[in-house]
Amino acid sequence: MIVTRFAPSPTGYLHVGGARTALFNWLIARHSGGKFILRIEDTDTKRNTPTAAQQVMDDLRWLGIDWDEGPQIGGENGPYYQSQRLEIYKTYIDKLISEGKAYYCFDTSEQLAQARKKAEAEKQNFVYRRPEVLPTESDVKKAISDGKSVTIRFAIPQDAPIIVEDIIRGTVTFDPAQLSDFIICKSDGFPTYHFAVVVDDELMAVTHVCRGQEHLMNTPCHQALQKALGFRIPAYAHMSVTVSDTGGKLSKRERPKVLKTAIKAKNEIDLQKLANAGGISIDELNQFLKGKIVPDMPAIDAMADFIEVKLPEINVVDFRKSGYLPETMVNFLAMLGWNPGGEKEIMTTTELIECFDPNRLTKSNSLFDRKKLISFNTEHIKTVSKEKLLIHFKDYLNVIGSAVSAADDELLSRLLRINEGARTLEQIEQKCRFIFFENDNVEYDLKAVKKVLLKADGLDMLEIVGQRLTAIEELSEKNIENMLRNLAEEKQVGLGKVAQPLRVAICGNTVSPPIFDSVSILGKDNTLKRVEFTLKKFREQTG
RNA sequence: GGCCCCAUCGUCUAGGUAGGCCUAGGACACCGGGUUUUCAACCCGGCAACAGGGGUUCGAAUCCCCUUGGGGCUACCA
Repeated sequence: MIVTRFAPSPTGYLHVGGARTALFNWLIARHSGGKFILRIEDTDTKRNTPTAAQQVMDDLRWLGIDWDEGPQIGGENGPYYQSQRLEIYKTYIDKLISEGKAYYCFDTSEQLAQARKKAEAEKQNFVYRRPEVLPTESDVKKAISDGKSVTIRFAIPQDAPIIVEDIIRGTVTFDPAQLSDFIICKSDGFPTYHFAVVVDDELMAVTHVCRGQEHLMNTPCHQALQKALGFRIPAYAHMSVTVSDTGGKLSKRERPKVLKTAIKAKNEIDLQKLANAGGISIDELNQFLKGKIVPDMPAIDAMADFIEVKLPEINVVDFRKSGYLPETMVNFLAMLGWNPGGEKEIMTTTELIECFDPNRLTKSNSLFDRKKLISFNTEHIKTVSKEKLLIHFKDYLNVIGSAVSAADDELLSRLLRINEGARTLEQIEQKCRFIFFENDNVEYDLKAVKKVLLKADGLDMLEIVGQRLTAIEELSEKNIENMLRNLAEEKQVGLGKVAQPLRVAICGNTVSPPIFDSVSILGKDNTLKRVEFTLKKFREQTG
């Protein structure tokens, strides 16, 4: 049976790159009817955040990536938090020590830094090699009592080249002389990633490891360890990296970077208010602007909202908040560095599972193209079932805290129907907000008002439209349409000339769902009140 | 610096493992036109690539070498 896993370290939100890794592993497992495991690699006590694991799992669930073993559901190979597996690692480390395959070290970080500097000066790669005489038990006891920090390193066998058979890259050969005796146990007693990953993949019977290309250089180290421990060597696939269309690696640092530039570009900005909005001190804000510190994501998001800047989406949750469908994300991420071979690229998750084949993974890096993502989203909004779309829309409204969430399912479904062709859920929400405005508190877009109402005879036309509307008994779409079309014909103008003033009057904007639906949804009372209010407000202004 | 990976339209890619079917296909973006009550959506058309240089071969996008360019790693992070 094929067993894959996704092993995030809980340091923050799930990043799209991480989601892609999870997805490929999940697809490999689901395609073959195998097993997909979720494991939390929390061996770095300094960088872990308490809520991150939960957030990562929420994001995976949103994407529809479920796991057969792992946190929240358990399994026969638990626990699934590495911090709860310390005794297991210790057993294997002791074994390596007793067999002379690993050894204690007492180097200080200063000593190591110096050695690296020396290597650099000699234009050499820094390689840590075991000393001639290995420390004894009593050396260790003495070091501990002296308060020295003690680490354990694995002695990389130097006898033969290490050959990695990679599904994507083919055969890659490494010279062990280039490989350091890496640390397997840190001075705080926690294993390093390199050690924990090898032990857990063996114990959890993982057969296929699909991970980022950045791990390719680690693989010979892992294989040497597997050999020393008598473990199997799983199949490896080192995927290409996803790079950003804003330049450089697609990284979580992008959002703060964009925000910083945006703040600096706005000269008239109240820094104190901005800091308040982000829930940070003015001091922290200044430090941030100087590039000294980076506030946490909620603060970054809040400040971006405050100055009305749209930050590039990086984390899965960012895309969720921008109105993308999980189906879109799964489809798009799958097509980054993989394709089914034909000309089809819009695919459902089920279709993806059916034809997924890791042998078709691409070797070269790919750029994350947001324009293409939007077009995928447009396609998926068009093709998902009405029921699913409604669920996604409700989730979206909920996640962003929209006033539109006050609508019932029937209205929501209607809003989705009349917004056919929308590119994102965000777009739909923005076009429908007007329904929930107070009649005397419509948010007018000044450009729209100027162009449609104040120019030509916009207000006069609106007045006539208002009168005709009053005269209609029942504001059905059909009645509204007939009235507007007749009026346009009567006045010898296009429909736009009569419809646009009405549109701006009821939603403050030139962009809304089709006007007949918009009016009928608003209802006669609200519509007439808004028309009246608009006439009054802008008649006064123009004198 | 060292080690490793990669290289087809602006972007994602098909084709490369069995060299001729490739005057290199699709999608997104872009440009032009159409449709239209706004924004979208939709329809039609167009632009656009085998990084460079050497080989091998009757024949190379496809195989080999070099150059150049990009990326990764080089932590008591994962």
